[in-house]
Amino acid sequence: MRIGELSRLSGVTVPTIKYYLREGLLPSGERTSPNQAQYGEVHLQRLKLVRAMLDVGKLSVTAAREVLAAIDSPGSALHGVLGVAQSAITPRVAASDDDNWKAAEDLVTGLVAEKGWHVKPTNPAWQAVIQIMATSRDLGQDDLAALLGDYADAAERLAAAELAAIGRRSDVDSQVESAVLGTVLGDPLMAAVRQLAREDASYRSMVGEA
Amino acid sequence: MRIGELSRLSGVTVPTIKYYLREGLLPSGERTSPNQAQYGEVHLQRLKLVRAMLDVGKLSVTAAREVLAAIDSPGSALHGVLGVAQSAITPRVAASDDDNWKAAEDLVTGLVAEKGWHVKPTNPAWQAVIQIMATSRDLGQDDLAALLGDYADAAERLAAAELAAIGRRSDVDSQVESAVLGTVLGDPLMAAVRQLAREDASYRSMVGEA
DNA sequence: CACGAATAGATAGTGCAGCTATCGATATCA
DNA sequence: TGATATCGATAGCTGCACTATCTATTCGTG
Repeated sequence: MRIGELSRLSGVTVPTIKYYLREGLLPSGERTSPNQAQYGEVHLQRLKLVRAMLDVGKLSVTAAREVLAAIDSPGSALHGVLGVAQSAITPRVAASDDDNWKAAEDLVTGLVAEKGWHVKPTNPAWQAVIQIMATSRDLGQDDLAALLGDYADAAERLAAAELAAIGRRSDVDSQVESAVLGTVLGDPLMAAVRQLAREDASYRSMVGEA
Repeated sequence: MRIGELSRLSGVTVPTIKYYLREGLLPSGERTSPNQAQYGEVHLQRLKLVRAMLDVGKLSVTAAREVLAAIDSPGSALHGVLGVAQSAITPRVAASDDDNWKAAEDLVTGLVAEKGWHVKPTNPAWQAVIQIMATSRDLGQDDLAALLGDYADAAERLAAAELAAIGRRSDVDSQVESAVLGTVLGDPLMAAVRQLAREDASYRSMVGEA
């Protein structure tokens, strides 16, 4: 198919598709002449994936490019791709050195030790958790600290369930794509489901109090 | 204190503080003359809260303003404020009407019914979940659908724990602030903790396979 | 009480991200 | 054969979150 049909089928405008081509989010089609190219099912799928990452996953174009590169890298072993995908979607946060930060650091280190998690110190999520705990403490709200264990339990269970689901897929390529999608779509899904659960919990407590 | 000290104590530049004043994220100080105002502890706390919402919670200025308005509204009952805060942080997503969307809609409706959740159909999180399920289906990945129940369980447990923590606070104002912070900081926290858990799970499965 | 630094409020400008518009040289198709 | 589509390049647009500058005050220290 030509770019126009790709646009129709995907709902993405032609200029935007061109933009994605320039940005390396989409491989160029097969050349049939200097200014004609053919696109196939692969391109349509990839385009949908790109839109999912940008729209639903809220990734930046740069982060999406990194994730795609990881997916496409030749010897894409599951563990490695996951690491790259996770790095790409975690915003980097600079460490601080005030007391609050140090206390938060200890808190998180303690959690990981307690859970027996095997996590490399280079994982940017580490700093992200610390930042959030330090912020909550700075705001005089140590409630989050008390809940950290609950968050960890929930995360642990989910990770296990996800990995089990991925393991049920046969070929490695499919596993990789599934894992990446779980990583990219998982966060917004959790956020949205949490809101439903919270509304219910809040409702229950209100009724219970009455 | 004057605006300069507020800036020093908070680490936010004076022009940015002025911007927040203009945008209604920060109440103006007490006038002492036409071009002088005094700020207090309240302003410092509010400023920290604003930075937390923007930096850590990734809220837009508009969303932050809505959340603050809800906090400040006179008869701010917990349930109501939570609803507003949640609405403010959930990106609106337009419904579609293709088959994928309808299937996803049924899936989510089924989940909520099964869990017995009491959720208003106006909750934007509803559409958000549907969009994600429809997207995942469109990409040929129904793994997420299989995991939806696990997400819901995790969300339910967390919501209960959070509400219990909030209930332990004495005054209503403190409860409201705690709840809002849990809502705003909870999502990024969950996302980051999930990444730690995933790295551990991924590592375990790799070692187990060896 | 003089004078340099700070402040309020207003208006305009900056930088970045993610597109969008236009153009000229081809290519396709009714 | 002429209307429409495509390619690649370059420039422009929009929204957001600031940031800079300016004027008329006011503070605060010598």
